[in-house]
Amino acid sequence: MLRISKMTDYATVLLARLAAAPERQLTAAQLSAVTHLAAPTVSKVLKQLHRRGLVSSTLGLRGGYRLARPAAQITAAQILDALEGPMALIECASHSHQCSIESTCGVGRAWQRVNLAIHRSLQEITLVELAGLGGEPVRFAALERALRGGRAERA
Amino acid sequence: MLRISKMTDYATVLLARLAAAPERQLTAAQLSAVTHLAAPTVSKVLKQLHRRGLVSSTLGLRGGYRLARPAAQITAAQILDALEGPMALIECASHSHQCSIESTCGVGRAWQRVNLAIHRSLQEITLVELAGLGGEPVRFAALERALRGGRAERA
DNA sequence: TGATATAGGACTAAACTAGTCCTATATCAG
DNA sequence: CTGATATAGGACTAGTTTAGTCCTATATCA
Repeated sequence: MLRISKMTDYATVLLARLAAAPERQLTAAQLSAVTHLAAPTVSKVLKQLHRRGLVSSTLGLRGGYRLARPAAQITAAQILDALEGPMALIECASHSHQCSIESTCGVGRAWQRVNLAIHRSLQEITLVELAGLGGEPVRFAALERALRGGRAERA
Repeated sequence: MLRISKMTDYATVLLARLAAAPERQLTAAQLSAVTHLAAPTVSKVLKQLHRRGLVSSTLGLRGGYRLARPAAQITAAQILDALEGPMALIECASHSHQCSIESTCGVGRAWQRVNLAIHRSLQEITLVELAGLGGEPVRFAALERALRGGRAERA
């Protein structure tokens, strides 16, 4: 179904909340209350986001989470990678070990190109757009540029 | 991981084989032998492809499968949809019933746009390109046009 | 010292995927 | 008419993945 996991979806929601109040530090409990997501789940996602460097945290009393950098510098691709590991449409694309029918199929390479194109476009979409903070709902132009400017593929 | 299932991958391989010999009718057993995929699995995938109208079949002795239409008229999006149902990055995007935090998250709409953009680009990639029959390995231009020309989103 | 908060990891239940197998039906050769 | 070949459809199982919870350790501050 070419889908992202719920955890990644939750991550986006939580990051959007943090992006909406960059000056504040929010606890997992506060984020849980605001988003109506279960507290343990919120904690789990935030811990993962911290591990991958998308949020910074403060321990102890008056602790909490905030974005590790401005929302404009956090991309959809980074969020996906943080929660689900490097993106790969098919297995051949993730491991470089050859698949059993590689010589006959020749399809893997094509899917890899598609994969690369999608990944590039996701790199151009920032948390600002995902959170709806950018004025326009989503700058579709970002998607266009990512692919129109993808010159590396032509080499 | 934003991945497609193995079944979809197999489907592409099988369709590529059929596309390489459009005049012939191949049996599931023949396709299994050529692709080195397990026979029951090949049958399963072909049946699904038949159900979704991507291949036509002949029953009985001297039966077999062939493409239901020219490879140029079969798109990556159609293959994905046939094997995995309508593409949806997140649940909100597939069902229109509101999610519990819709009012607060606002993220769903953004992901839907991304989803739509990807789907559009996949509609522009045909089996000809996936099968490597088009001269150039993959016409990356198709991906570009799909997004550059996606005017419906701006309305 | 105790309350609050994150860090890390173990654990379970549910859902999904991949793969196999069985039965029914259609076609054609002899 | 009969038997061999092939697809059609669906049931079934094993394995993996995902979602979600819980427990323990550690850091911070009143």
